[in-house]
Parts: sequence; structure tokens; C-alpha cells
Amino acid sequence: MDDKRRGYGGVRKGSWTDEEDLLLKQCIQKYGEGKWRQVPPRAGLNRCSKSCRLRWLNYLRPNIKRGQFAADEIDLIFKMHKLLGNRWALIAGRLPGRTANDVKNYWNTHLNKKLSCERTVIVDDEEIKDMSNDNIIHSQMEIKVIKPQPLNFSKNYNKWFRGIDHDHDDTPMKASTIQQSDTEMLISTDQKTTLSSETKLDERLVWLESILLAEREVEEDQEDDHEKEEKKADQMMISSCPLSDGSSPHDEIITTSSSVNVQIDDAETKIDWDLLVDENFYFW
DNA sequence: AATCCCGCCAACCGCATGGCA
DNA sequence: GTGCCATGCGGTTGGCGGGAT
Repeated sequence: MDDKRRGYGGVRKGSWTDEEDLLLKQCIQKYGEGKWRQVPPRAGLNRCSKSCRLRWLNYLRPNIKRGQFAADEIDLIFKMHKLLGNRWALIAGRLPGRTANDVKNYWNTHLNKKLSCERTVIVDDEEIKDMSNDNIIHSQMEIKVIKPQPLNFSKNYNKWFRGIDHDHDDTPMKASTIQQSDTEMLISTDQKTTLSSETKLDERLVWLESILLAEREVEEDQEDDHEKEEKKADQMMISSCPLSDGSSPHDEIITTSSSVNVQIDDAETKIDWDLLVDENFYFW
């Protein structure tokens, strides 16, 4: 074997052969995913555990979708990247069959270029003549990304979306005016993080609102070609997250099986549950 | 036909994080 | 509280293939 393809300790590196793929597949079928340290000896592979994990996750795992990204996938990547930045794993989680590596590669090779082109166009259009180029680029790129943290909902989590203030049961509540105490009660944290400051809550609300506004933009776009976009929106729905108690829709915040209508600053907007909620996890 | 160039993507590397003793 | 280990994530690299010259 080529010495270049060996790492320290004689571990093989580089492209995987069909034989190696087969060994890895058989091993994971037999023992299941996880315990990656044990995979190479079990499979009889001269690879490091990380390499095995990566190969499985990015290539061998069932239901991996290969080939061109669809228009709706690209659209979703754009929107998610706008909100989350380079959180490829999170973005990929919204695209069934796509891996973080796929999304990252696609962004770096296709979308990044497209974005920079669009930025140039924007700068031209706006005719900002008194600014230096550096300032223009800086102003365009200054996007505050609120990094989400995984939080676990308590059993009452859907109450938050239904707009029921726990202190004043059945009192409608606007999503943008949730009190800190509500969040403390309704959102329990697995990571033992406490929502102690107003600032933290504000940031989270800003993040939520940005998602909601993005969704609203989508809806405005959809008006142009409603039927077509409706189809797209359906495709974008990965899964639905119905209310656990199956309660009836609230006056102000209307829920359906796959989306929730919330009111922010007197404007109603619809948001897909699955954009926010992933198996009871909520990303702030 | 040979060589060069460039884009794409699989894979690697280093760091961060979480769990556990 | 600390250190170790396993795992996950994002940035980067390098090889391959196809188009251009």
C-alpha cells in the first residue's frame, strides 16, 4: 500500500474501497451505530474510528440522498443559513437525506458564490457612492447570528405556542411579549441552563421573530405563484408536530397539525412546527 | 494527444462538548 | 472539581475528473 495512505500507527487513510465499505456496513448492521472506537477491530478495518464514523454518516448510511439539490432544498439552505450561519448539522437536519458535509460542500461551491454575486448586485443597485468598498462589504456582511442552544420542552411546551399565560390561564398572550417567568416555567432545560436574564430571553425572541419574519417573506413570495409554491411548501415539511393534547385552536394563535399561526406586533404569521421543533427539542 | 487548470466532493484534522469515573 | 474518553462539528485539504488550451 502507498505509504502516503497510511497515518500514524499504520492506519489507512484516503478513499474507501468497496471492500472496506462492505466490512463497515456489515459491522454496523451487526452491532449498530455508536461505539466507534470498537468499529475498526470489529469490522477488521485498518481505519481510525473517526474515519469509520464519517464514512458511515456521510456515505453508507441508508436513505442518504445523492445528486443535485432541489430548488426547495436550496431555498431552505439559504434561509436557514441566514438565520443560523454555518451550523451545517442543524441545516442538514432540515433536509432529509442530506448530510452536513453535503450541505457545507454545496454551500461552499455553489451558494457562497451566488451570494457574493447577489451582494455585488445589491451594492450596484443601491448606488452607495460615498462609501468605500470596505464599508459596503462590511455593512452587507454584518449579520448577527444568534447561536441556538438545544433546549428540552416540558410537557407544557405547547402551551407557550398556544399563547396561554400560565399565571392567567386562558389569557391570550402575544409571542413577542412573553414574560421571563413563562419561559422559565414552560421551557425546562436539559443542559441545566437557566433563563435568568431578560437579555437572554430577548435574544431568543429576536431569533424566533427572525424566523417568523423569514417565514412571512416566504409567504409573500408564494403569492406570486401560489399553486407552485404551495407544492414546494409541502415538500419542505419534513414532519408534523401536532399538539400533544390535541386541543382546539386558540383564538389568537391558531395551530394546525404542521404549523402554528402566531401574532407578532399585530401581524399574524404562520410558522411550521418542524422548522422549530425537532423531536421535542427547541433550538434557541 | 498531451498538458494544464479548475471545480467538486470525499475525507481529514483539530477543536468543542458532554458524559462518566 | 478534574481528567479522560467518545463523539460531534466545522474548516480545510487533496485527489479526481472534466473542460480548455
